[in-house]
Amino acid sequence: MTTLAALATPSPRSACARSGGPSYCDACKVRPLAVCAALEAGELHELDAIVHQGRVAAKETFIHQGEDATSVFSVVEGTVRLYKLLSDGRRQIVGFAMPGDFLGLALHNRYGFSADAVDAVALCKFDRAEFDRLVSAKPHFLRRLHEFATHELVIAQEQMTLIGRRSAEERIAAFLLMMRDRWARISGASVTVQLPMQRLDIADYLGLTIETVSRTLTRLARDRVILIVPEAVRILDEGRLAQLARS
Amino acid sequence: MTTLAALATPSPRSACARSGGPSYCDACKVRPLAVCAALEAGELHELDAIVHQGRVAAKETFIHQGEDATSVFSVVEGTVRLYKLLSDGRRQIVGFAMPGDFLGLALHNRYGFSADAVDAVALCKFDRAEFDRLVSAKPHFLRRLHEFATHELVIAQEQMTLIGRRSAEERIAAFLLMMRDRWARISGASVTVQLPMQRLDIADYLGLTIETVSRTLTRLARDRVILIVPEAVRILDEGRLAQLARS
DNA sequence: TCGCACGATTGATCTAGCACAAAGACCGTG
DNA sequence: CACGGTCTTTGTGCTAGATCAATCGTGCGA
Repeated sequence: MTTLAALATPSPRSACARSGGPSYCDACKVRPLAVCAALEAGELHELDAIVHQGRVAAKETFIHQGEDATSVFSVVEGTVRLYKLLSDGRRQIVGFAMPGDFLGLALHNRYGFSADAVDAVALCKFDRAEFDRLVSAKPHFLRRLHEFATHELVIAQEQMTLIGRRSAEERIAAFLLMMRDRWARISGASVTVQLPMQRLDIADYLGLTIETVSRTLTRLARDRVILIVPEAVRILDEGRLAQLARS
Repeated sequence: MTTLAALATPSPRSACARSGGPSYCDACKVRPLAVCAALEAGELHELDAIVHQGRVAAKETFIHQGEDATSVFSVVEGTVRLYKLLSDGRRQIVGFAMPGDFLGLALHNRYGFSADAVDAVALCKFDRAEFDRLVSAKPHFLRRLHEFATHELVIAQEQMTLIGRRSAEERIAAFLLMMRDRWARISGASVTVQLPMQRLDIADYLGLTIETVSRTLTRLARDRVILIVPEAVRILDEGRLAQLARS
């Protein structure tokens, strides 16, 4: 198992014994299709030639805002938080990256945010220059990335609306439904919403304080809209939740 | 001069008498390079084959959230506000588009926001299908659009941080400096920040109320940080403003 | 089994920004 | 140049959510 240190200095490809196909080594516990949910087999095969893999322990930071953007990542397992820090410590989480998501796609010289692992994370790491070369040579691949980027933009605009114009209760409701839908894409529909991140992360994502998040969840539980369980929330009254979240 | 009606039903290209080069007709008062500041002459020439032009009067809406995304636009003159409306009338402006900016790039079937003209606006309008065909055929062009989209994403993430974690005064200071920088790209540096949008637009962009925007500007003016003039603000103490806005 | 550390919850109070209301300021029009 | 509409400013409470401060689990290592 590779560590963050191994990520920073990518291990040679031979470290992962592979059969030559678009499969990843068992040692890394990486499922090939998870590199990017939107990619097709042929595209994966191309990526396969330039990928480095690794794992990041919970709470470790592997992208530092302002540093040279030398890598592009995709999440294979686990949850990553992307955030901006103000000089006085205030933090805004601008997104959670989950299996299939890309990080660091912006064509800038420096990372615009920091990123660290919420829980244990498995990553694919690509050298930026190699990645760019591949992308330039394969228009269909660039098109996928462009789709991914514009989709991220749509989500970012919804998030602005959520933070700028909605009450705490509405933000929490929308957050729970969003997390439910994201997990549904990965592991199938469920009334149980996995919440690997802690309350402080939810607060910093929604522009609230940890106390407000806690109180709001407690109130929703008291009203029998949700049931709070460790690391998760069970949705009891989806209609009511959707009504609170609706635009 | 074409109107919104003419935009909705694009006038035949012959309506604009052109010499065949990458120049636009005088009647439309459109400067070719303004189609997109990031594009080069060759790329403009390609766009030239599929462009339709028109003008939108102040306050007219030309993109309706949720409708079929049949067109891509670029702003040539004036300022456009992009916004999302909640069912109860709350509004979040997710961005202002100014000369050189593209609108409706997201590869979705429906527009994710509404857009209307803040002041008199000149637009280039492209049929989405034709635009997509051109983009697919010209990888360098797709790359430009991807750059534009990722840049928009970076801006959206900064905006999230602004709205989610900063005080009213910090938001206003950052907004003024941002507007100053955007105009600088178009018409050169100046201590006078043009503000074509009204207070309510600024409020809905920053997640504040009109009263808070007005009071905050008044306070900055009382403290001799800015000078309020019609349709604009003059920056008197840039250092102080930057200090308030800094991350 | 204890104790300690970390996260979550709950309580009490405070305040930045909101909501409502009433003047101003400005501008085009008859 | 008076009138009406629109936008902005200013004044006065009010409240959602922040802040400060205890608890209250829960897991884990000695």
